[in-house]
Amino acid sequence: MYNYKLMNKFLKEFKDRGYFYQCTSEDELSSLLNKKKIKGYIGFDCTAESLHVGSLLQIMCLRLLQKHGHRPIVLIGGGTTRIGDPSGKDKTRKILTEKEIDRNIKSIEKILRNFLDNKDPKTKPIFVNNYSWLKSLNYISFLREIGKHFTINKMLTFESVKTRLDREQSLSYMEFNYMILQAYDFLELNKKENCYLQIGGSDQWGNIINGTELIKRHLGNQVYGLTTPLITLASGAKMGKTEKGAVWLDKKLLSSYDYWQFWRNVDDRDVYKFLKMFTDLNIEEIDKMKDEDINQLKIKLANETTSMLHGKKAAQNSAQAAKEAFSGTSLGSNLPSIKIKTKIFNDKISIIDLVILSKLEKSKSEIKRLINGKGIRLNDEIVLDEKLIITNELFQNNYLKLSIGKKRHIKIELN
RNA sequence: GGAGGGGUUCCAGAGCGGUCAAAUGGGGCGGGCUGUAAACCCGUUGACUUCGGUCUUCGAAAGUUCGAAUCUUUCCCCCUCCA
Repeated sequence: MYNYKLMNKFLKEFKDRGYFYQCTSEDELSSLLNKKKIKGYIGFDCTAESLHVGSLLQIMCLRLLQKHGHRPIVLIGGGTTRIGDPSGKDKTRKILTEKEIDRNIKSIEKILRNFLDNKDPKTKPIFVNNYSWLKSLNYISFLREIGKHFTINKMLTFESVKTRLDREQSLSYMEFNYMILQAYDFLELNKKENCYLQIGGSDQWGNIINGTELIKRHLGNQVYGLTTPLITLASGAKMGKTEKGAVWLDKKLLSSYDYWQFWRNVDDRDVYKFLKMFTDLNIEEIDKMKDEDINQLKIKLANETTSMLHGKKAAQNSAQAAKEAFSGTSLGSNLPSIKIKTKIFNDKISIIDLVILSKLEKSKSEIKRLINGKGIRLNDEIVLDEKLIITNELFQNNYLKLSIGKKRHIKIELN
């Protein structure tokens, strides 16, 4: 076994932070990384309108490459999204329109630029879209040059294909080609950009191997693949999605306050793991935190992750808003707020309509249920009467704090 | 090609002419305990309502009936077994 101490620093940190799952050839990759700075890529699918926390681990890998002086390539799957990756899916995905794909690409690219450093020309990320080479492939020559390297026998053994066939769920010829196209992407990047590494989630292992093998056969180059584990929460759920929806990395889809809250509310058992995975704090520093108060650590986690994505100021504001919302009765100045015209109150608006107006809830029945369960408060006073009429007197200095449960608060401002 | 089983509310899964907005479990939401955690306990879980009700929902459409998730017909989709 390779000596852990001699291991390349990037790889070592990759492991220490818990990013490592599998590698095509660890020792060789380690010595390559020791010898020179390389380019490594990760592919991002553009099926969704934005990225969510589920992709955060991949993004962290790109950042780690940069940190160690390597250059990340972000491959946007503009072409492969038109096909649909069957890995981990038991059904064919719905086919997106060109317009949707273009919109998704733009938004995903923007998020990734937020996370990556653009200053250093040596490690500045390279953005490529595989549509640029996939769209003009010639079928016959593609089959002759690339197709000949793939055997059906082997393709049928891949997990993504096998599960579909085992369950007798149809796998279209189109989707069956996905793995070849992804392998081809790697080949293309190796040729064009001299890219020697592909990183991906553990479900991408099969696709990645296809790429490394294709490159070896077609060009004779030895390239490497590295995968990250599937992150599950202590509760057993997959990371990234909550009941309320995905934890988006886009301010428009999830406010920085809610993003902060997501991290503030992680399970105790996940805190250290997440500090290592999703913050830039030194590992030694994190190891020393073992005795710190768990809630302080969660706040630290939330601050770090939020400032990485939305900036330091947004993180501070969220932290402040949370502090005000959860402790004491003062009206948090950083709470999300809405402005309402004074006139509306002269028309005698009811508590139910006020909640609707605040967009905290949209069903009147639900609001009534909440009131019956003592779940709604105005300026921290429980609302007991579902027919309560809101008047100007309830406002303190033009503000009214409306809360649902312990975690949802909004500041209503008169104007 | 032949034989059978099934599609029910967020999910799993009962119901098989009226008492069904539909058992039960999971999840969600709210309350309690606490630490904005976990575990546990309680409540709640289609929409609207002048709180009398009204409207929409049991794969899709049409029909039988005073009345259908439940019966009939056609269609769509899944699954199992045999060849």
